[in-house]
Amino acid sequence: MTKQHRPTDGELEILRVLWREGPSTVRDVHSILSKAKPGTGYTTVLKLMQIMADKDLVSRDEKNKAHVYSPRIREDQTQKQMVGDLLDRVFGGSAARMVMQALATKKANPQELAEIRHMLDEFEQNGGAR
Amino acid sequence: MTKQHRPTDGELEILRVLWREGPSTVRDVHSILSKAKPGTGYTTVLKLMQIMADKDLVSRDEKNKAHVYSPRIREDQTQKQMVGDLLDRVFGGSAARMVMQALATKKANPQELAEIRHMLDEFEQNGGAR
DNA sequence: ATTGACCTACGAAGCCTTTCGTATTAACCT
DNA sequence: AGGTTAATACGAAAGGCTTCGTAGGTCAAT
Repeated sequence: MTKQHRPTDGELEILRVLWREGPSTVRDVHSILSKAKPGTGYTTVLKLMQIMADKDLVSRDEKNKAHVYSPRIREDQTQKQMVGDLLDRVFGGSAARMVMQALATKKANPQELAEIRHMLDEFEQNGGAR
Repeated sequence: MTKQHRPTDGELEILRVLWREGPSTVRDVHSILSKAKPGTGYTTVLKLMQIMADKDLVSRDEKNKAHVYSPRIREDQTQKQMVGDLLDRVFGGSAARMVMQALATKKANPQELAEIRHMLDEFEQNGGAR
């Protein structure tokens, strides 16, 4: 298994649609993306998705005229990968520092803070274990 | 003020050296980087740093023959920017989810967990306030 | 059958990043 | 001064990402 590259910005936008919407055609993806970013060209999205198929980021079903694309990598796995990457590249591996900046940026609401606290509890319970 | 782009991978490596070591010459930076990544070419680093000066990512003092480069953006500010960026691009803005993946990736040690918990306390004290 | 709508395939351009070779300039030493 | 060392400047190539125009195929309805 070859070590996966980070998906590019464009690829990530498409993956996010596929993760949220499930298997989709190029037209599906394009119409969603062009809502957020008007002016997005159809063939641009098409080409990108073709390339992603080449890279095995997505699979496609060619049974119908309009091919149906599905993500081949999982969202949580990708998130983990990208977070780990950022952790190394800009925080020298310090998760604490990263969390701090994340909270400073987003000023998470109390509910989110509670969620995080809850996660910490779980991590401390079984977590230290390797 | 024009909205800053994300620094590239190469630029980030250099910035990290400058943040840690303070104002440095190309030779300084090169000798440190080539320790971690043998085979790194001297002129490669030079060129990169020249480009960074063009982009105002760094400033340089040309008084001496070997120019001395200093970072022009701050580490914490860059960290905040990049974390916010990742938050939007891959976590749809959910800090809680991002923190979770960060902890899952790194299995932070108990000491770090305690630090994070402490930060949460502070955030809840003054932080929730809009 | 012809048209029109919609789809994929393909190639190419433009831009950015990284890398490196070569040329030039400056400093130092004897 | 001449030669060596070490620095910068510059150009260019290679590769990746994004964008888009154009060509060609398929299907259905007229």
